[in-house]
Amino acid sequence: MGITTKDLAQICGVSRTTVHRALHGTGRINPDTKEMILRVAKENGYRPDLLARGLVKGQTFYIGVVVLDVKNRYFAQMLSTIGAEANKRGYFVNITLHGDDKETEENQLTRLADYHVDGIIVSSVNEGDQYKEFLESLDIPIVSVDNKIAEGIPFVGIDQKQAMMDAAGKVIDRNYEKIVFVCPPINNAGERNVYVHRERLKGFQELMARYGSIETGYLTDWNYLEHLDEMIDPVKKTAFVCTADEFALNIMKRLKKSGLRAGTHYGMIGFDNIDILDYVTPRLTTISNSVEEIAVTAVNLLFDLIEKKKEGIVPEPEEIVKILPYQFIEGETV
Amino acid sequence: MGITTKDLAQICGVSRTTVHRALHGTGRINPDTKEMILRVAKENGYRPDLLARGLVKGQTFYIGVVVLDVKNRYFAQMLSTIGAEANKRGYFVNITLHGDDKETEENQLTRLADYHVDGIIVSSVNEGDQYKEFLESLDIPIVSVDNKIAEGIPFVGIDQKQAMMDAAGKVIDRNYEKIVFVCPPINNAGERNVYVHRERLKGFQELMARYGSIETGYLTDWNYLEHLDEMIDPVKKTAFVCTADEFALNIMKRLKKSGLRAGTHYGMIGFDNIDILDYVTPRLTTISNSVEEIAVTAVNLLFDLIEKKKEGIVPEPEEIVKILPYQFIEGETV
DNA sequence: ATGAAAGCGCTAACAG
DNA sequence: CTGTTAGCGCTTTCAT
Repeated sequence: MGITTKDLAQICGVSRTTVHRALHGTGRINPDTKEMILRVAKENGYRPDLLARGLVKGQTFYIGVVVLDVKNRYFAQMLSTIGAEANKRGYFVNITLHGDDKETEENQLTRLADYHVDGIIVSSVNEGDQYKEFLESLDIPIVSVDNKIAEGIPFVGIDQKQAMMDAAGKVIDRNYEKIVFVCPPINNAGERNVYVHRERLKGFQELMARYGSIETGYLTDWNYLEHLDEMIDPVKKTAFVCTADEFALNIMKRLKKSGLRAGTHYGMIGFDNIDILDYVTPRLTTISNSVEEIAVTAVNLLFDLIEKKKEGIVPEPEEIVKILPYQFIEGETV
Repeated sequence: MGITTKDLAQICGVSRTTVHRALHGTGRINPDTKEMILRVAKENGYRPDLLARGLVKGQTFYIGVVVLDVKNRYFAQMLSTIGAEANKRGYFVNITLHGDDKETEENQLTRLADYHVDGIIVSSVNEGDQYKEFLESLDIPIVSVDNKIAEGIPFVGIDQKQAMMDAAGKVIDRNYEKIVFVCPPINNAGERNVYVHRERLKGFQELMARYGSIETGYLTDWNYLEHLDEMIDPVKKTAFVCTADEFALNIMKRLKKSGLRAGTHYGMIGFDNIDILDYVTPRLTTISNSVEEIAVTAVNLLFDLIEKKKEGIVPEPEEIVKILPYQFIEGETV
């Protein structure tokens, strides 16, 4: 490959240590030799071997990020922010995808750790104490976002349950008489981490329990689009409450074919406030969990943990959990 | 950090070489000692240090990908495909973003190379012979996609010019009397690589030159939304031809406010077929450059180059350029 | 079937 | 101000 410090040393007739000092401007060194070495280095296009450096320093200035899939708008926004934030600190980001596969996620995390990234941010499909053990065995700062993995694992997210209670509350305020909760992912509980959906479901149930007069329905089949007709009450004013904007958009698209319009013929509320909503009419009413803020907070927490680890400090339990605010986004569909 | 082969050797009372053989199932080794070593390795949670391995093997089984921004739907799809394709071959992907900044891109590329990724796929904002020299100095297989950088740099993309000629041709077939070409990025020529837009512009101009009777207009200002009224002819049937779906969607959204609908009151054609189009009505007519195919081809080409480099073979000029087919996507807007 | 020794390229501790 | 030496953890001849 390229030229090494050893080569430079030979060319310049000095020791490798001197070359090192010149390259890093550290320690005492004769300005002339320094300049000479730097010149030679430049002429020969010297570039440090980062693997070698990482090996000896045990630090790579990389943070790893593992998420579901970059096609998901939400993660896309998150990654952008994480990247920018890390760059500010002179760090680079290694993004990898697990594609909703638990084992892949594990492999990606292991691999990142074995490449000595300095820390990892993960939106996990795994959960539970066994997975917690695995994460801890990696012996590297890890921050989880959105999907909580287990108590004790650093976490950044919003209060999903409360957010859903607020969302459904708005629907109730608008005098809907039947509310249909749409949440296919809940089917996959057990198979994968559905923390956010579980929490949202809890919030919905807890709220509805207080309103006996309102009829509730549940659409938790992945073929939910096939069952829309049965759900819409012919007389009762019906609204859908979805645990993801995507479901809401799909339903709106389907019902449009039957001439039904959200906000007019039925109510609709989503969750996440993904940014393609800007292109869709009517504007979907939804909840925003301000992904940028989550991303920034996650990065900050991660660097905090990296710092602490370097200094041998064990963080307090309350320091590793950050619950952020969310926002109700008023649209035209409820 | 964790336990090393040296530790394992000591625990098992053998040499590091034997440990290595056990771990890799290579060379002659007593089945019993092998089993014993593997057991001990497992018990102690041995994991190889990938930096060290990479350092000595000069190969990391990583490929690097550098793109504008993952928020861009197009790249998101590309990254997904690249990731899947690389994983199939036992490779992992290190995704980094340049955010439209030329220098950042250069830094990302340098850093990836210095970490000895085995190859890089880049959608570049840079171009020209000087940049070509830089890329070659990295001494690592690199494949560029969509935006051509310079002759001689491996490239995967479609025939942008021809595609635009086809697109505009369709509009002409539909008897529009005025055609407005929308392409703000062309403004940034010189500042950054606008290869695809430049080619599309060429295609448009070349085609329109054949039709003197049709009036043409150009909207190349980033404030293009402010100038829509001037562009739409009160009598002549007007159509917009955009070099990106995003521009088309923005225009449609704006004109909807004036009660004008694409496909009814004016024509509209986009470019790229980004997948959020599924959620927008009327369905935008556009050109698809089948990003998945581009991604797969790019990965294949990259691995081909990696292989060739390993064997010291210099690829033929015609082997490093792949021009793929595109598709006209019939919608409702033209 | 096993081991000794050298080396990947860089950094760091210790002399001088 | 400069050099010597050792070592990060792994792989790879070359011996035995």
